[in-house]
Amino acid sequence: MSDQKRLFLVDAYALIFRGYYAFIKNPRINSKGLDTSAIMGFMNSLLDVIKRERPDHLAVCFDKGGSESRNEMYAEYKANRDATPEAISLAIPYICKILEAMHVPIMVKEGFEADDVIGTLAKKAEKQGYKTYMVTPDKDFAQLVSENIFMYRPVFGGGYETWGIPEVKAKFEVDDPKQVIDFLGMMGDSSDNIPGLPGVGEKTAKKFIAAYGSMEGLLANTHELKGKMKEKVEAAKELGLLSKELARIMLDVPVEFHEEDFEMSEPDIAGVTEIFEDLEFRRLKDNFLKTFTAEGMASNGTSHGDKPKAEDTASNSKSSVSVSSSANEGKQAGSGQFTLFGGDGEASETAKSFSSRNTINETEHFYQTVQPGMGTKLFLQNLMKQKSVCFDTETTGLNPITAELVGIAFSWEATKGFYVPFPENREEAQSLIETLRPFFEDENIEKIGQNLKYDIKVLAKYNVTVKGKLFDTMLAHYLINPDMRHNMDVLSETYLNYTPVSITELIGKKGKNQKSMREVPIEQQTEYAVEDADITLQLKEHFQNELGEANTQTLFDDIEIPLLRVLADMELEGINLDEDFLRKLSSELENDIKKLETAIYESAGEEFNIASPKQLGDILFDKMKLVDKPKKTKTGQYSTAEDVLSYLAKDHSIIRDVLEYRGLTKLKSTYVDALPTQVEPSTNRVHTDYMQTVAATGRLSSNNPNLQNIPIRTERGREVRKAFIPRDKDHVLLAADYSQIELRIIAALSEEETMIDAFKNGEDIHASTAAKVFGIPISEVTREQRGNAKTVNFGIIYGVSAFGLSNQTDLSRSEAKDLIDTYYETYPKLRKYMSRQVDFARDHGYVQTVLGRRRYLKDINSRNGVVRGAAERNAVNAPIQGSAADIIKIAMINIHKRLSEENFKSKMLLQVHDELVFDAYKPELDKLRPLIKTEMENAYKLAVPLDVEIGEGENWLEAH
DNA sequence: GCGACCTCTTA
DNA sequence: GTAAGAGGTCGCC
Repeated sequence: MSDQKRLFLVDAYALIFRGYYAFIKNPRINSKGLDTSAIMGFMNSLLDVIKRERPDHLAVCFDKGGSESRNEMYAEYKANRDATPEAISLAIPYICKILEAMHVPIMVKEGFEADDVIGTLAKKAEKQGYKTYMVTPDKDFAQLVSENIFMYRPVFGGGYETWGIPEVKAKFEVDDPKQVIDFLGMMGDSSDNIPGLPGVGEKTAKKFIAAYGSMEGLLANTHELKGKMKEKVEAAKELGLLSKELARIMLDVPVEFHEEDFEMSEPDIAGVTEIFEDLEFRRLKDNFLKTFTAEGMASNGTSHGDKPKAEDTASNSKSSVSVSSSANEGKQAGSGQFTLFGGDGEASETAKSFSSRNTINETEHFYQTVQPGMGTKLFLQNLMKQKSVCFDTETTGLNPITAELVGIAFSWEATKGFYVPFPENREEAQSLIETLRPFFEDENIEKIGQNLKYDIKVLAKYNVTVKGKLFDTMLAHYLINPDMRHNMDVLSETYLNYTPVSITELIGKKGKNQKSMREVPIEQQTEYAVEDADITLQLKEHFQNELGEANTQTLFDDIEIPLLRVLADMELEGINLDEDFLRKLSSELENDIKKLETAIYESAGEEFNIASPKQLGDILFDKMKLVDKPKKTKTGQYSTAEDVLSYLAKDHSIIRDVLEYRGLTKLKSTYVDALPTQVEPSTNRVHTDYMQTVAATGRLSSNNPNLQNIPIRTERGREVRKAFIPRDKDHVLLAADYSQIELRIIAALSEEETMIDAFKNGEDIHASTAAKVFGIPISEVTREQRGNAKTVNFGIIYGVSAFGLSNQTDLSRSEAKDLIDTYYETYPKLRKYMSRQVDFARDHGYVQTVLGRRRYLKDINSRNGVVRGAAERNAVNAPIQGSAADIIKIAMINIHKRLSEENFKSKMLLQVHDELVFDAYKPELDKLRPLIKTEMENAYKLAVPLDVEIGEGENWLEAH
């Protein structure tokens, strides 16, 4: 062990960005609406470094004002960086406050980048006999690595790696870390906007370094290069030298290294705690306290070695086989390393974790594999005594219709649980499930699970009905926090600070070599499956109380949970598809597409990929120059979007052909050819999967395949609907649509009598609107007037702007504005309602539907007008769209109940937001029609009557 | 092979 | 202007 002094220099912005983007899909928003992702990400990293390394000298380095010298060299330097996200700029003051309270030295030098400050300090410290660790993910720092200067680099997925000279040599294929400057200069860096040599990427740069050693070496020998590369490099010599200088980290920043300035001292525990509490960082606060408690500090005795630990991997589970899979009491991280936490025995740091979460390896647990025969009988006796049990099925795949049971995990007490493995033989499996049937069909035992719809469908295929009260943690969380994601891993990490065993550890990444759960050893199945059931059980405890707080208990009990069973039935039912019809349609489309292709190539004078917006844009606007100033997308390509092209269609036949080509290829690939591949062979039907927890407003979504976006608007697209047909000749397809449900809702909620009366009188609402807005009798309303009124009516629901309206109609911007103004004068209460929603959102941070389903709008008070505007439109739209979703959900539950209780043969098949589709048994039609109409129209009582239109036919198109 | 981007389909 | 899912291309690993 060496006594050499160690200095850690932290690259603040790089870690802040990294932390922010780590949470980008699931940003941390606290109750005040502050996005704390960047703060949390950075603090996690910093605490992690402190805990791992216990540095005695440390500083956090920030940029200020950018690099004056680099900007002088190259005006474009870092020019194409996106503006710093608001969450990051807001985070900086908090981070500085925390660092001050922690008594962590902060280094800033106006006019210099953190890179240069770190580089200069590292070199100066080296002279004073320090080993320096540059804490940063940024590979540019590799150029500074020496015998005493290292990179300490966080790796994705957790842990750190240390780059010394050998690592840098290997990574960059250089002889000396200094050559990294040449390497970066050659290949360039788009995020720093270092141009680099044209046409030179990583591969070529490595080749050049190997051959010439440096940028100068290369430029002096360009005569040895060949072809295009020679031309390009020779033409860019100056750019090359400039790029190299831009890539070079400066070592002459006017800063001094006085070691006493960098000493770690005792943090102001109370001060830091207060800030963390203010930010609502409960776990981070605990983590911080544990890191700086006397025990934590005292037990730090090691690791002043040459190199910090890097890439520690937690040892694999080593559970004992047979009955008891494991009671794993060892605290892996402590053994042989330094112990970080006090001896309370609860949490101990896992060496693998980047964010200090617990895993199965250091958590005491009792997961048992249930043995066949007697073991199962004893287990069942125990099981039947419980009031509430969490279960989780393990299967051979994700499709519940074809999936076979591999095992079922059960848990009714935290950290404990059982796993019943299933035999591969179907008959034996069926006989085992018969043994368990009394449990699943017991009305008095509550069943808990994560995404129970899946388990219910799997068991249904074994002819087992899951009865009794249900608690689905995924649905619970959807109501509690609709904007987050709801998969179990996320929930576990967020609420239990626990990272579950990843399924890919067991069966591999999806694709080529993915195994089936069946091939995983039983001991591992047990650990994985029971852990899931255990976690789900613990999550339930957590969410149970929160449901009450959010006033969403009723939505949960009366809507989402009952709906889960309805959806399971609809999905299992599937819908019949006329594959022959689609095959014919496909070949017709194929012919027409070929013809258009030929015509387009002819007009363009060359063949190209019409489906590539990039190629198409170049042909239309660069080659053919159809427009003087083509519109561009945000990535700088020419936009070839529909609205842009249709504007040009009247003047150019090629545009008309392209638009038609697009329409037809889309139709063919997305629907006509794709749908037949989604027919399930075992049922000969198409089974969509409804997602109950993805839409922020409370709507369902549909996928694999998506049956909620089957074409209807265009004549050719509509044909696809003819492929959806009844079960057999004794059935017809029946479609029931809510008419104008969203407009009725806004009329009712705003109490706008004029509009309410129009609905009550059964008027054509768009014509009625036109009559009132234009001040004419309803009989004199023209098609165009009605069309414009219709557009405004819809626009209101989405939060209109004059700009949007004029884009959608033939109206100019000012005409559109006039129309909107008159509209609001006609319906004054509508406008009041809208501002009431926005005000409510500002005060409460959320809006809600008629049933109290909330949507949180964190940007409603943003200082950024664009962002705030979007939140305001959400505030208006979410209650309307969401209330419509609530209402049809009620109707679905009630219809499903009656169909089953009254023994109908007819089945509900699909939901398309305001429409339900049924396989209607012909002899039942006379009873079915009024049943559906009544249940839908009376699902929820509004001040406006709901109206449902019903149609029937030999296919989905005819049913409309 | 994966993800970002663009385009297009629905309510 | 709201809410979704999906397919193709293209660049990146």
